[in-house]
Amino acid sequence: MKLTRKEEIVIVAAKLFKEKGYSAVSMRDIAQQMDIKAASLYNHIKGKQEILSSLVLHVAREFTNSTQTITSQDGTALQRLKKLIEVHIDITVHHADAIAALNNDWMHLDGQDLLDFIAMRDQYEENFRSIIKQGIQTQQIKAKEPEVILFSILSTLRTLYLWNEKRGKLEVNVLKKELVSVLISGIV
Amino acid sequence: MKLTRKEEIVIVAAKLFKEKGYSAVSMRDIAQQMDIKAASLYNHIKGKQEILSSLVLHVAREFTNSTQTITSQDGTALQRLKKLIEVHIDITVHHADAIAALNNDWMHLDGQDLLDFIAMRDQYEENFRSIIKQGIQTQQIKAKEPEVILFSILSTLRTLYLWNEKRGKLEVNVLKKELVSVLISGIV
DNA sequence: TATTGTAACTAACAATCGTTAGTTTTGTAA
DNA sequence: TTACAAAACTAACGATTGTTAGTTACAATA
Repeated sequence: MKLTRKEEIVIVAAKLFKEKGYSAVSMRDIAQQMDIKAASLYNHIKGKQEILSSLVLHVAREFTNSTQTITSQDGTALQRLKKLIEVHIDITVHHADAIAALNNDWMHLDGQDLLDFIAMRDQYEENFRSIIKQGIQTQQIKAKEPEVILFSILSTLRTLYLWNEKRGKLEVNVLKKELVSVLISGIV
Repeated sequence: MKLTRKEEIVIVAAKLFKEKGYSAVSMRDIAQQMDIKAASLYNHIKGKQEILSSLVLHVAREFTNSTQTITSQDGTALQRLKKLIEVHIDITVHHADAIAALNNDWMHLDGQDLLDFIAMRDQYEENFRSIIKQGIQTQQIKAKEPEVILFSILSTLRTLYLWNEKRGKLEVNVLKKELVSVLISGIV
């Protein structure tokens, strides 16, 4: 599948955003990386904001839809939690740069884009939370503070994009297996 | 203890950096938050870079020193790991805003400051890694991929500053106990 | 060959950036 | 009251920011 020029721009920008953050990357930086002039970018996009929102909202939608699907399916809490972790790894592997922007630059969205993002993120977290609470209720999960469990797992999954680069030869399926084990069963 | 004017500036800046990132915060933003004009800041600091490096290097030094101390002390791997987690929580509670800058804006350090930071971070991670490897060798810790364990624990600790705000009434000692349990023993 | 759409270009805009110079106000100690 | 240092001010600088207007190069299509 051939990429549109706009998609190329978004991909290039994502890589730069990941390295320096949205605010520190200028339109001229992005243009230079594509071997064109900054003004030429505007033949394909409305502005810098559109690059960010394309990037962030797209991957946010993927996360929210995935967790929504898993939450609505049958299964024990642990089965669902395992799926949640695996889906996170899949999305991370395929959209590492976009996830950097989602984590670090979402606050630079504006207007409706920002509201949409926050709504999706809240729903996504709520889905995650409900699965953990279900697990505690059915005693599949230890009766710890649910927020601590939620936070601990989410932190690891959200920062995965940083480590996935250095992962080197660690196969995706191995990573899934190891991470599921560490996050659920601990390390002792 | 009374704060110097410079310290006040750094504290105010840290809060702003946490919300929007270093690059998106202008000297005029910082000045406005202190009810003075931007030019007045320069009576107390050399420039924007100095604010960032004061902020980041100071807390980086705390982390590196703490892990260095723990690494050089006696104890089993698990005892040390527990201390590592507790120290992290203590530093986070006292320097939440600085940790945000350390996590997200360290790449905007320049020259020797950047080199110093990277050296400290590498040493800090190496200390962490050696404790985990020790644990695997003595079979206190499961023989999982060490990098996965390291990454999973570090992610959680590094992102703690984001959650600590919402922590609400969760007492520091309760947080320590729960987090040690979740990170080491898992959730099942 | 003529036409059209895509995608590049040059030039420039107003706004904002970090920073400097020089000056004035303010509080404290002699 | 005078002297001095700390900390504020105004005004402005050159550079960079996102963006717009108008124009040109080039390929595919009619």
